[in-house]
Amino acid sequence: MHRINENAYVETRTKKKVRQERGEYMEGMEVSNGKIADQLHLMAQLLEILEENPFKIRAYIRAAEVIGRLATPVAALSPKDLETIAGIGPAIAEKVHEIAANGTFPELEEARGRVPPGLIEMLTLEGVGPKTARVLWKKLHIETLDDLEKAARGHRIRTLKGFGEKKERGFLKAIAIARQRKEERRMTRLEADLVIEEVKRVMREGTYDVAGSYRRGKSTIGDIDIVSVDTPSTLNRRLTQIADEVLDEGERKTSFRCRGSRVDIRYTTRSTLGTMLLYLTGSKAFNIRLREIALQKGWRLNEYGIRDLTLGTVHEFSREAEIFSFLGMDPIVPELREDWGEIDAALSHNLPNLVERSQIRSDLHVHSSWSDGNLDIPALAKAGEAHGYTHLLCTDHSSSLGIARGLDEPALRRQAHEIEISNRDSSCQILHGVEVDILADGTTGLPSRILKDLDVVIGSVHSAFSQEIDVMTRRVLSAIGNEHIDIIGHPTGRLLGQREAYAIDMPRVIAAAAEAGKALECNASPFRMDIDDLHIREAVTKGVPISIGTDSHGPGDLAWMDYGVKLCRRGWAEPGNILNTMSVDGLREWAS
DNA sequence: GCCGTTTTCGGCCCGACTGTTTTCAGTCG
Repeated sequence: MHRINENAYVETRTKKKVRQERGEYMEGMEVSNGKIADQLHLMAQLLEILEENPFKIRAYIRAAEVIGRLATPVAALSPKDLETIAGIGPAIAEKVHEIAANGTFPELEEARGRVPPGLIEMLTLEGVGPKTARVLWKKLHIETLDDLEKAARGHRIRTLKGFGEKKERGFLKAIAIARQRKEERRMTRLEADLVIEEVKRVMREGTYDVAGSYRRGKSTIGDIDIVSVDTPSTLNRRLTQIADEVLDEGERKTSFRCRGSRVDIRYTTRSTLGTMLLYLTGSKAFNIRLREIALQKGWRLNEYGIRDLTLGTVHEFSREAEIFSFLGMDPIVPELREDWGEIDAALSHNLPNLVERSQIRSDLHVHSSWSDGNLDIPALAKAGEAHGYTHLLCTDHSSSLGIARGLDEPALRRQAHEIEISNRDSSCQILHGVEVDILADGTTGLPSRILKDLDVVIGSVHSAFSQEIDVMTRRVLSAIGNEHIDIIGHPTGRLLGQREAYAIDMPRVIAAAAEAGKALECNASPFRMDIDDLHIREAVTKGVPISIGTDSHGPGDLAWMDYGVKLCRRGWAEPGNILNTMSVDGLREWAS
């Protein structure tokens, strides 16, 4: 497992900070998009239990999703501006405005008052939806997981119409699972790769495609979706060898747990592979939009083809590209399929020309054995050559970060000498950089007289993560204003599944970077994936260059470049937006 | 509750699997 070296910064957490992390509302604090999305989502759940109009519920869910992936904080927007966002109408705009001011809105509080709080937790149980939760509540007065457990053990569930022994056992099992896992954790891409490797062992080459969020290049993966053209009877038998547990099994679909994660296999034939792959790749919102477009033309799109509803004829598609063409749009690559504007762009033939892996000429954040990496400079150059790079940016830590064996001035001078020697006979040039700490007060961990002689400088936050949002933002802004810093490294500081991003105003950071002509890093380490797609898109829109770096500490880590490129493609980045597409000289000139 | 190059009213994606049923509701993706 890759080691993450972070400064063990001892901090006293104020109550305010803890509440902020929990996402609780506080007077005078700008409510985050995530918090607003959570409230809208909660409203949707309550309305489900209350048996409200399903389309109203969908409207709340859609609004929550849309707001969740906006970079700009919606709390600052007026209801009128909010209404310009697709999926948000006058009613929800008003509610968002209320959440921004009060942390909630009257309809939400009213709905909350009518539903026992424990019912929301019951909805998280596998196999328990709003209808089930409501019946249990109304008929048996079950309001919590404990109530449900007692009722199931006492065989009281089976007295209900439509419920039997299997449901009772199912509830008990779901409760056990829910109690065991602390929280539903998404996989890193590295973990997803391990699960996929395991599944591939029993699959035949050329008979499957990995779909889902993995194929879309997302920074974290919920479950693994695979399309297979093998026969269910033979493959299902082989899959049981690697399954921890089979969840359900059929002729068209099999779900199981492998290495603790859910894997869904869908079976299809080669002649309908295109529609199945399209369906299983998603996203859900993308599929819905595409099916609506088909419907407007009088066609029904599903995973088996497109049916003409008037003629009754069915068109089959072996390849995805044919479906897009049939619908009158340009082909949309998986990374863009989020209903994030790409469908309209495809219809009007305005899709971006996304950056491609083959255009990447360098890795712009690697560590060597001079600090906490495994490879020395010549080995690094060799590894760069193997990846087809013309150059690598070696950025070891500055000495202020004691834990990572940071470099001081004499060490940097010796390192420069070693790099010079290596560059004499290597096709992969090592650029001499540093990952300098942005200290708590916004100054750098190394003095200007050292930084000015380096090729490219990354400035990163490695300490005092719990600063207030305004302090942290100004801290990073002063680094952007530092003439010797070229790139802000892993700008939000998150460690996936371990540590939340620190409080930072990314739109302000992006605007400042645009103004100063500095780059933001897309850190491609699967443990970071920082900045994420929504901020890349915002940066691209504002003309801020993106620098992809694997933050590599060992030879295998350089392969993480793929993750970074996919993430940038999700952010609609074209080659001109990415520093890694530049030549050595071009990059030197940009940084000077 | 949202939305409109057929609509400002009347639509709103579509199918697989399970458990409970004798034809389907609920959940899930």
